[in-house]
Amino acid sequence: MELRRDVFHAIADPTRRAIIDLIACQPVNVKTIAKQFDVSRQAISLHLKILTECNLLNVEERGRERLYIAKLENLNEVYVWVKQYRKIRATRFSSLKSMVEEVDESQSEKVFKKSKKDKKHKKSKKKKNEKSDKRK
Amino acid sequence: MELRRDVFHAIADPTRRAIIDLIACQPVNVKTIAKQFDVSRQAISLHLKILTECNLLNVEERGRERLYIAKLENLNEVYVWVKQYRKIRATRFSSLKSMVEEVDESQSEKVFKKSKKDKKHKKSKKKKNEKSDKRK
DNA sequence: AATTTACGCAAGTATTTGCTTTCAATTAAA
DNA sequence: TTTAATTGAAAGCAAATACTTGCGTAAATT
Repeated sequence: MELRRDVFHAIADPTRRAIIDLIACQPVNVKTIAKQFDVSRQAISLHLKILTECNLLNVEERGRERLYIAKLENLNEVYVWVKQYRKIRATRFSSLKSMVEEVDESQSEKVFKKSKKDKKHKKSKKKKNEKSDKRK
Repeated sequence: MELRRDVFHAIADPTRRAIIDLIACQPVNVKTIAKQFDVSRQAISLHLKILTECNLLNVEERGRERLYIAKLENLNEVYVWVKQYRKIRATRFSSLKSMVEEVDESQSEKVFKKSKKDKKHKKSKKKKNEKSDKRK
């Protein structure tokens, strides 16, 4: 396993999504955020750190406070990934005509390329000693 | 911690996303999927199980094989959540006119309600013994 | 019938996660 | 200046995660 710290990971946690929901409208400081949840301020701080590392939040130091500001552009990665499958589903149940219409907008040709540049499932790390399935 | 097994969690793992990428176009059996990755067949099986539990895949038993079939309707939950912030961002930088136009389509009024029905941050579980922040 | 294939299940392991408590640092307020 | 408030950082912990190996079962192949 390796430390995953991408946007998909960031929004996987319901608390972090709730934090995003909270900050989305206006900047909030740590204490105000923590008050909304049942966990300790430190736990929230850690979530904020993760969200910041994933570039979903910006911090603005204001005296002894820290204002967290939503910066949700990076959610685009998620949007794009999910959206392509909306297209696929849509085309599956619609006419060929609409399929052709949508094809250029959806990045459906990327579907299989993706695996290559993804950090995980690193095809070369240990040269797959016997595929672990072949009876030796 | 509690077992999280929702769509957001399901797609948080890059291997699982790659599996979805793979199955999206046509049904595939376990072995064929496992061949694409560097991890063992059993590891893939576990991912498939998780994806199935999250209702993103269907299984079709075919003799000794198991065909996994994409059933990505549940990605809608993710789509909707992410999309609302696209709207918010969009409106932040656009004119009031376009904001008014988009408002009815985006479920922006749900932004703060969400926290209520979310499984995590259970405001009532142990009645927050002193908020853990108040110096005792 | 014997073997191979496709697969799930279970046990075991290392790492990560999400959390807590304790502490120290800085800023503001009395 | 003393005290309170806002915060991060560090240490520690239980549970979850992602993975492995080993085994059993049922279906196809020989």
